Amino acid sequence: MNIRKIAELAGVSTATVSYVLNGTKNVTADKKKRVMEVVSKYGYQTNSIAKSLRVKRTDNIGVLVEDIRGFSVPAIINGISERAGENGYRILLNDLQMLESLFNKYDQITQHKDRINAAISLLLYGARVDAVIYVGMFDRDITGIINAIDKPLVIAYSTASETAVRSVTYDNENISCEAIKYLFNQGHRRIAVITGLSRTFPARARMKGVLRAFKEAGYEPDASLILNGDWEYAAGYSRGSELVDMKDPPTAIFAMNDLMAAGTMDAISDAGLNVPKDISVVGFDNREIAAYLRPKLTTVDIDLKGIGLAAAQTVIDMLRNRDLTTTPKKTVIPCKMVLRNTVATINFSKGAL
Amino acid sequence: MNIRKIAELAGVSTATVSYVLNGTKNVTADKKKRVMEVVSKYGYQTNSIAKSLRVKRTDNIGVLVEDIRGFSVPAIINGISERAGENGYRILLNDLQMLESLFNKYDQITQHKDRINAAISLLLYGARVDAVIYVGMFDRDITGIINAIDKPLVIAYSTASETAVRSVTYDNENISCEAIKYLFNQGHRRIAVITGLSRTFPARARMKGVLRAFKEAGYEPDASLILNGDWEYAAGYSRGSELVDMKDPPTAIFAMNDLMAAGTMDAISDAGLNVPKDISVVGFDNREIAAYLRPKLTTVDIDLKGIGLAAAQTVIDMLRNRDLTTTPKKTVIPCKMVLRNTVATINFSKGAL
DNA sequence: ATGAAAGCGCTAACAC
DNA sequence: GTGTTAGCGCTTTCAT
Repeated sequence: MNIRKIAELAGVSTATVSYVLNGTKNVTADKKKRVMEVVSKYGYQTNSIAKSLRVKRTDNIGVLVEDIRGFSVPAIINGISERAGENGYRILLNDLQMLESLFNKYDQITQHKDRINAAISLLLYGARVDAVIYVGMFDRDITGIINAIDKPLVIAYSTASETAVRSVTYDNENISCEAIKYLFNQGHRRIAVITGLSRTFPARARMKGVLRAFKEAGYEPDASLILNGDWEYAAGYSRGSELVDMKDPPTAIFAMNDLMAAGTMDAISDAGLNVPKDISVVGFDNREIAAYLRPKLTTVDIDLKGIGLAAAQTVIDMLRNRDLTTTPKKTVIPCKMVLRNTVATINFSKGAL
Repeated sequence: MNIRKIAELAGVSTATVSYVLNGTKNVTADKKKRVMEVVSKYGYQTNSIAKSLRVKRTDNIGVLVEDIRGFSVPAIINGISERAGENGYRILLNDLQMLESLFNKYDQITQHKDRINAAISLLLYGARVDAVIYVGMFDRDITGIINAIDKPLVIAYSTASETAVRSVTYDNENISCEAIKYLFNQGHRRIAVITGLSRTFPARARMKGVLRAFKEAGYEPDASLILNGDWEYAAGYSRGSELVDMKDPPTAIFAMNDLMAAGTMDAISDAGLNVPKDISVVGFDNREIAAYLRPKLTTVDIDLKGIGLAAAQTVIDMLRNRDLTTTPKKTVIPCKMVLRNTVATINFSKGAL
C-alpha cells in the first residue's frame, strides 16, 4: 500500500490524500471521508522513510548511552522515552557498552572520544536522527569529548561546560547540604563523612554541600571525621571500621553513595554495634539495594526519570525552535531524601552534644 | 553533501560512487581512489534514509520492551545491541512503560494487546524497522498477544507457543533441579522451598526441576516444607518465619527469587538464627541485591545478555534468510549457579540425615 | 479546493 | 568498467 493506491481507490489525487492525512490544507468533507474510509479499510500507514526523505526530518532522537547497564541509565531512558513519545518522536538507541572499560575510571573517557564521535556522526549524518541526547553513566564534565555538531545535542547526567552544549543533571550540593542538616535536626553533632573518589565531580560537589550545612548550622566540622572513599563497598567497610574504632566515634555517618553506606553498615554491625541506635547512616543514590539493607537505608533519591524528561524536553524545544535563549544552558534537577530506618534521633537532654 | 556532488568533485558518475561505496561492482583503482579522497575530504556519509527508501530495507531492528526499568531488561538490550551492532543493525527502542500496570499482574497483559500491536504496526508499517524483538518483563507465555506480522519477530524473556513465533528464554527447570542437587551434595536433606506465585510459569517450571532433583536423588520431598510465596520480599519473610518456627525446621531453603530469599534471610536472623550455619538459603535471579545481602546470597544467574544476543542473532538470521527450518522455535539459554556464602556444608557424620 | 508534477538522495537495471 | 536514468513514496509548489 502506498499513497498512490489510496488516491486511486478514493478517486482523488495523492496531494489530497496527503492533505487529509496531515491536515495541511482544507479538503471538502466528502473527499476527506472517502480518503479516510480507504485508509482505514487497508490499514494504511504513511511510509515514514519516504516522508523523512522528502521533509528532511526523521522524528527520531538518537540516544547515545555510555552503557545501558549503568544503574542510572534505564530510568533516564524511561523519562526520555515518555516525553519523546508524547511528542511524536521515536528513540534510536546506541549503546556504547563502556561499563567495563569505564569501571573506576570515571574521567578516562577521553580515550573513547573517537568512538563516541563516530557513533554520533553515523547517527546524525546518516540522516537517521534529528538530534542526540548523550546519556553519561557518571556525573562529570565531559567538555571537549563531543565534537560540535549542527543539530541539537543535550547531555544527560553528565555535563559539559561548553556554552554550545546543553545538559541536565541533578543537584549534588543542595541535597548533600540538606542531608547533613537533617542529621543536625535529629540531634547529631559528631557527623562523619565518607567521600567518593575525591577528585571526582560529585565527591567535590557533595562535600561543598556538607561544608555549607556545617557552616549554616554554626558548627565546625571535625577534620578527623572526613574520610576518603572511592565509591565502592569495600571502602565503605574499611572507612566505617576506622570510624567505629575511634575513641570518640561519630553518631552519624554520611556515605556519599549507597554502596559505601552498605559497607559502613556492615562494618558497624561487625563491630557489635547497632544501626541506627549506636550510629546512624545515610547514603546517596537510592539504588535498589537501599531498600533491602537491614535496616532499610535512609538515602537521597536522584530523580532520574526527571532528568530524562527534562533532557527530552530540551531537545524537543530546540527542534521546534522555541526561544532557546531563555533556556538555561544547564538544567539542574532537585533531589530529595528518602527517609527510611538508618537514622536515629538523639535525645538532646542526654548531653550528647 | 550528497552523492551527486561527490560524483562531480571526483569526476565520475553517481553510479560509480555508489559502486565504490558499496563494493557492488568493480571500479578501476584510479577512480576508486579519487572517490575515496573526495569522500573522506568532506566526511561524506551515505544518506541512509534515501538508501532505505530505495532498497526497502532500513537496517533497523525495532526493540519493543514492556518496561526498560524491569530488572532483566537492560541486560537483554545490552546483548541485542551488541549483536545488532556487529551486524550493522541499529536499534529503534520503544518502551511500553508497563511497569506499574503490570506489577503483580504477571498475566494480565491481554489488556494491553491493542497498545502493543499498535506500537508494532507503527514501527513496522511506517517502514521504520525490518524486524522486531519483543522483550518481556516476565517469563510467561504471551501467545495471542502479538498479531501475526509479515516480518521477523522474536520474543525475548517471554515466550509464545504459536509456531510462527520464535522466542528465547532461559532454563528454569534444569537450573532449579541443579540448585536442589547442590543442596543435597552439601549434605542437606530437609530442604524447604518457597515458591513464586503458583499459577505463574516460572514457579511451575522451577517446581518441576525441584521435584526432579528429589526424585533423582531418591528422596521424598516433605510437603509441609513446600510453601507458597508470591515473588515479593514480604512473602519470603513470612514463609521463612513459618519454616523457622517448625519443630523440625529445614536445614536449607530454596526461595524462588532473590527478593523472597532476602525476606527469608531476614526472618532467620530475626529468629536469632544464623545463615548459613543454622539454615542455608539459595535464591534465584542474581539481582544486584544478592551481592549485598549479608552473607552474600548464593543464587542462580540468568544469562540475560545471552538471551539478548540469541534473540538478535535469531532475528538477523531470519532477515538474511538463513535456513530457518533448522532453527528451533524456542531457544533456551542455560543458567548457572553463583556460589556465594549462604549455603553451609552439613557434616554427614553428625547424622543430620 | 484540488491536482500535476518536481524532487528529496540513493541504487541498480540497462546500455554502451 | 562506467554512465544514464528510472523510480522508491512522499510532500508541496504552482497552476487552475
